[in-house]
Amino acid sequence: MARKQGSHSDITGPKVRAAALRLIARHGYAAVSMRQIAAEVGIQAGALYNYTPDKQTLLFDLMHGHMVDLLGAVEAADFDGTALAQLEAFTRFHIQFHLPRADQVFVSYMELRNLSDENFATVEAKRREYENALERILRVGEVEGTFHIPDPRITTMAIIAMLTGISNWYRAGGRLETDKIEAIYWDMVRRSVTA
Amino acid sequence: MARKQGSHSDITGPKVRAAALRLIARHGYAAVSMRQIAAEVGIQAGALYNYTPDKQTLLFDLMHGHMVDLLGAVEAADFDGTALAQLEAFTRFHIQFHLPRADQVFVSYMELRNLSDENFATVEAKRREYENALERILRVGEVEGTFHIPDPRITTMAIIAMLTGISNWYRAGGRLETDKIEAIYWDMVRRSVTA
DNA sequence: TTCCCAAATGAACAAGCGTTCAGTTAAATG
DNA sequence: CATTTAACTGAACGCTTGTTCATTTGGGAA
Repeated sequence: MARKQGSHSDITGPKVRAAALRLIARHGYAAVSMRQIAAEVGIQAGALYNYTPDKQTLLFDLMHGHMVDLLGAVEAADFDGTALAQLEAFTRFHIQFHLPRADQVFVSYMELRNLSDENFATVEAKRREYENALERILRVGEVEGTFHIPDPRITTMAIIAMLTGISNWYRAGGRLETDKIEAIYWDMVRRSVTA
Repeated sequence: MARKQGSHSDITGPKVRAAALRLIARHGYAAVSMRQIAAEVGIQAGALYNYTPDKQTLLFDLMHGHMVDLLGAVEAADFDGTALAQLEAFTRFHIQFHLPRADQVFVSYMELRNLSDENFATVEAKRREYENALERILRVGEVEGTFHIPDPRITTMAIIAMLTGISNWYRAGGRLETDKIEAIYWDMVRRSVTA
C-alpha cells in the first residue's frame, strides 16, 4: 500500500523530522531506534532512508537546523541602540525564541556528544557565533561605561546558562506568562552587569 | 584466572562505578554497554553483576550517590550570618563542590530521563531539597530587606542554572583559577539579587 | 486506459545488547 | 597441605539494532 493519498515526500519528510525530534527529546538519541521513529510516522523503518542517509545525519539535521534558525533570527532581530537596550533586546529575544522550542533546545544541548566529530565541529561553531553576539554587546557596554564586567567571556556564558535554564522548569500553560518571565530575567541580567 | 592479587570486591566495586561514571559522562547511558564498562575495568561483562543487580541500578547508584554527597556537604557547611553572607557561602560552596566533580554533575543532569520512574522521583526529590536550601536564603534576604526578588523560586532556578553552567566551559588547568571563578560568579549573583 | 516511477513494504543481514549460569581459578581459612 | 568459597570466565539466551534491497503499490501523466 505505497503512496497513500497525500503521502508524498513533502509530507512524510517533515513528519520524520518531527517524530525524531519528539522522541529524541524524550528518550535520547541512543535510546531511540529507527523503528520507533518509523512507527511514530506510520511507516516501516526502511522507508526512513528515503529521507535521511543514516541516523547520525538525521540527528545532525535537527541540531544544525536549529542553530541555523537561531542565527537567522538573531541576525534578523538586528539589535541597536545603547548597550543596555541591546542587552535587553537580546535577553527578550533569547527567551522568546527558546521557550516555544523546548524539544529543539533540549536536543541541541543534550545530544552534542552523539554527533560525529565533524558534525560536532559544525554545530559548535554555530553556537559559538551565537555566544559572540552577546559577548559583543557586553564589550560595547563595558567601553560605554554602562556595564562593569570583569570577564566578558565568562559573563556571556553565565547569562546564556541562566536564560537557557528556563527550559528546565518552564511548562507551557504554567504559572507564569512569557512576558512575566522576560521581565524577571531581564531584571536579573540587567542588575548582574550594571553596578 | 579469578581472584588475582588484590582483586577483591572492595577494589573492583569502586572501579566499576568509576568506569561507568567516566563512560556514561562521555557517551551517555544508553550508548554505553555493560561490555564496555567491563572492558574498562578489565573483567568480563558477567562479573559486573557481582556489583550491581542491573544496568539501571548502576546508573541510579551513581546519580543518587552524587545527590547524597551534595546534600551531606551542604548540611555540613551550615551557612549562617546575614542573608548576604549565607548567599556568598552558598555560591562558593556550589562552585567548590561541583568543579572537581565534572562527570558526576554531567551525568546527574543529563541522564535523568534514563532513570526508571521510581528512581527518578527519588533523585528529583533530593535535587529539590538542594534547591530549597538556596530558596530559603533568598527568602530570608527578602524579609531582611537586603534582596529584591520578584519571584524567589525563579531566582533560585536562575542562580543554580548560572552556577551549574560553569561545567559547560570549565576545564581543569584552564585560564582561570577556582577562586577567580568564585569571585566573578559571586559578583554576578550578588548584583542580580541586590538593588 | 496504460504506463511510469516515487514511495512504500517486509524480509533479511551481521552485529551488538542485557542478563544468566555452569564451570574455573586462586586467595584465604583451618 | 586440604578445603572452602569469593571472584571471575566464557558461552549462551532471546531480542533489538541500523541498514539494505528486491518487490509491491497506486497516484499522476500521456
